[in-house]
Amino acid sequence: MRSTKQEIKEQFKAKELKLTPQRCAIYEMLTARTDHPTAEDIYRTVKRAYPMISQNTVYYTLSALKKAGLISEVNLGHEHARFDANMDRHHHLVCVSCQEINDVYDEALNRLSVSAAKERQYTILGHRVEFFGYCKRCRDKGKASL
Amino acid sequence: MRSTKQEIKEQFKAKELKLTPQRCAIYEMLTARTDHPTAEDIYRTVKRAYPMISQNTVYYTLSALKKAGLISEVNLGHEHARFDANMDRHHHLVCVSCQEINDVYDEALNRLSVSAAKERQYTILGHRVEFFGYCKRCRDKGKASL
DNA sequence: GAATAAATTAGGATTGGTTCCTATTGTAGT
DNA sequence: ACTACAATAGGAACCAATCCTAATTTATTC
Repeated sequence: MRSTKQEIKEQFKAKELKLTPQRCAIYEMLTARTDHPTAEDIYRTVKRAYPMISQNTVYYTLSALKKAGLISEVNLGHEHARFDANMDRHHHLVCVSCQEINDVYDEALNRLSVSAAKERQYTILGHRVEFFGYCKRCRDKGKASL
Repeated sequence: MRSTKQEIKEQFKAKELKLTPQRCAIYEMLTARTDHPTAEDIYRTVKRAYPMISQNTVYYTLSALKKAGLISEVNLGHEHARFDANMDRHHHLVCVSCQEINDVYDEALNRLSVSAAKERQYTILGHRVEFFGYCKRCRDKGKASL
């Protein structure tokens, strides 16, 4: 669900982030996608609208947005870090073949806990669940090649 | 639980891995630790016994051991990949401050499933659960500095 | 226990994502 | 408009991981 310019302006204001065209473009693009792009993907996409933008700006902006809690960095064993503007509580389902990421919403998964013993050793802040397997496309492709 | 030289020899034989002193040292060291070292950690440690060993050998060996299913690569948002010779089913608990990794054994966590809808789209192979929080040491340190 | 074929190793070169540095530009508040 | 300060562009630097090659070493066969 893509954020509007006005929504972005308000969110940035609330987080005391200066509003620049580059930032706006990066965040707007991230809110419009659900595929968890890499920094490089983001750079290439935003470059179409802002040809002079530098990779540095992309990295700096992603870092600022992350610190502000507007986006999250996702690390699921992919080669490069991926970014997600969906801050609703969710988990992930990753294709081990094409690396596609699918979001998983499930209240039961949000309520997991570790053993009492571990709870005493750690102050638990949260948890993540990552399912992995073959997406429909890759599964079918596999069958075809047998 | 450190593997003995004899055990390693048998395991390598079973997996059709050639047994070399460097490999043996790398795998033996990994089985003796539970802290999920990085490739660099492994390199520095094994270098003490084999000063001429190259980083390349470490990476090549880790890759071979991983392919053979004797170790696993763990990616929990740390800066670098980490390696684990503990192939028993388990999950992880990570300190967000010092990055320490703690193993979690819990049958209930092994039985999670995604929704029926997702099951139709994906062929699920497995899942991982990662808890994060502050370990006892970092929690106490935090209190001290307040 | 040598000979052979194939895999492993060491070392150096290379890659490529990410970070660092700095002058310039742009933003928000006064 | 003016000011203080943060963001940007561009390039240089960094460094874990990969690639390349020749020399060794391993496991197997005779």
